[in-house]
Amino acid sequence: MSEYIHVSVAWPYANGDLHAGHLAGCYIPADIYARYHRLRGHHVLMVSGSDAHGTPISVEADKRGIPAAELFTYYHKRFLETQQKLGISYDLFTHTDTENHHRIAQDIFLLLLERGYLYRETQQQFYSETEKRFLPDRYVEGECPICHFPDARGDQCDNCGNLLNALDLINPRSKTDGSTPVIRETEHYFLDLSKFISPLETYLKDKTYWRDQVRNEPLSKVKELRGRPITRDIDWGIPLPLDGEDWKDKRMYVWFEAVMGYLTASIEWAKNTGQPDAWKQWWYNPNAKIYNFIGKDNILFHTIIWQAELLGISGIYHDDHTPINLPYDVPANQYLNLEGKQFSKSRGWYISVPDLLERYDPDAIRFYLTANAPETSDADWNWDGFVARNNNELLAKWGNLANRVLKFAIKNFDGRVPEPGTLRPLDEEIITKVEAGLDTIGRLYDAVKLRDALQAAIALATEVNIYLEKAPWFGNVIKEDKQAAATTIYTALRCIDMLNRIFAPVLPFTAERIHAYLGYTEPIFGELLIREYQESTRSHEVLVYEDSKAAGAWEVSKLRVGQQLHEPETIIKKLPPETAADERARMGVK
RNA sequence: GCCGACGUAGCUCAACGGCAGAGCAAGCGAAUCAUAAUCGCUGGGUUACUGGUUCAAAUCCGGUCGUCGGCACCA
Repeated sequence: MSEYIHVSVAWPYANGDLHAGHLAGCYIPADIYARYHRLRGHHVLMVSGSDAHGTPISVEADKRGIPAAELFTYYHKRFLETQQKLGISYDLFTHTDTENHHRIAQDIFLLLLERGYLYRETQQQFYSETEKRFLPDRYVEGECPICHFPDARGDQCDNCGNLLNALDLINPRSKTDGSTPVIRETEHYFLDLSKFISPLETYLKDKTYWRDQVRNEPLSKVKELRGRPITRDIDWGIPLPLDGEDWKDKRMYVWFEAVMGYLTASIEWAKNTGQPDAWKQWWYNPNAKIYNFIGKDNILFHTIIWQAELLGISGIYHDDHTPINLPYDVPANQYLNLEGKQFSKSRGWYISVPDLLERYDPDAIRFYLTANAPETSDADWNWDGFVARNNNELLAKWGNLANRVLKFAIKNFDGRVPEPGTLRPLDEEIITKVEAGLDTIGRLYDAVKLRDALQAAIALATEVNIYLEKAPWFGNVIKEDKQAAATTIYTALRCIDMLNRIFAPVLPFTAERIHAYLGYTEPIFGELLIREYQESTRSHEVLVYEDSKAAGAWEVSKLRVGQQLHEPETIIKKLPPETAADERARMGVK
């Protein structure tokens, strides 16, 4: 039965390049999950996009002296190119500064208002009289009220590490021009989360299959929920759909609108592909499953706040009383460290993905980050590990297996899949084992145990290597009993064909090549394209997955006797031993 | 500061009340189809430290040390 699987991936802030931590946290796992389900023949809708708004973007833009929109456009484009190269197979990777996202976010705001989930409250905020604007906390500096460090930021003191209330700073000053801000009252809208406590508790208690860390955190917070402001006095963001001078200069708070992207991007995808109601197959179909792939810093937003918003807007753009779907699972990953220390952009301790892609194949990166994924606890990227995994596992166990059998077959059987004799017990045994792997490893993928799935796939490749130790083929056999060798090679090729499908979600580029070497003419997967879509006043570039030619399936090998094979190019590149030392030197480590 | 998670073989990780496991690395051996890639065997752990509960603790409880996250204008 064909299932509807929605793969929603955290929206990256477009204020800097993606780094290896982002990939390990959500982009690679989400892609593996989507590709696996596509092979299974399920209806997959995978969406994400650049987060255009938010203080981090304004801060970075101010630092560079450019408008926020310009900074955002630059990094959005880089996200498209980087993820295309990595093969993150989004049906749509868009952004939050589209007319579509703005309009739906405003509709959602109005619907929540109409249903009584929003209220207004006055807050005290720093205001700069010289700049004539309210200052976000991190734009205010002053003396720390706790340790008396003179240059504490309004949100946190860099000296003592305490989180601060900006209004407590001693001698506050604006970071931009040094002027002294004044305290002013300002009115904002709040989302009344307390109204959702009971349904959220019911929802969370039901999710016994979630990862422990993901479920426990919201369960411990859900009872204390209260209102949270959803508007700010800033100029970069989505305007409020309200009349009146009071609201003209305010924008939606980024946390409130960014998560809506999962829904708005689904709707945009439907529109772009000429089937405007198709998104409802994932959002209003009770049997559809929505998976949110995120990093652990995002857990509360994707287990409580987004759910509250969805509960509040149930029925939007839909006529009957079917409730809108809440996420089925939120397989959040923990963090990836770098050589034992936390990634830190400001200290230069990070690996940017565009940089990584200049020197390494996407599948080498995908393999390492999956074999070593932070699924249950924080994991570590270290260069020795990267080289070792690539050379000793990916290349030695899998790449070499495909290579040795293909080369032997081409040399000795006229470049074609040989006709086997009657299969012997050991041939039957290995084929049965690999076929069973489709099922058992499939279940691991399905349960989002991707690290375990990959480990099991490697173990299965080793089984085929063991088979090749026992079965007759090389040496005297090929000279004296070609029929026996043909049976072995035929069997091994079938196993490789299936293993290739099993590895394909993790290693899409390698899989595509091996698939072609095995003589298949149609690709396993579709391809990623950058497209431009025009709305009424502006256009935007997106990444889309075009799969009309994709023919790969999660199935028993259909290799035909006589099928034309092709001489393999280097399947996996061996990384030279100095790689790790070179990379550490590059990072400034002795 | 408050709340939470984690600390297991050289490395990366599993076991989550019942004899502490895997992969890689290391040592030895076999094989030669293959990118010197494969296969077999072997060695390797007072489960951070410390009290306690239990017939039995890596696992449950308390404390100490260390790492990390959340604490609502930094998702």
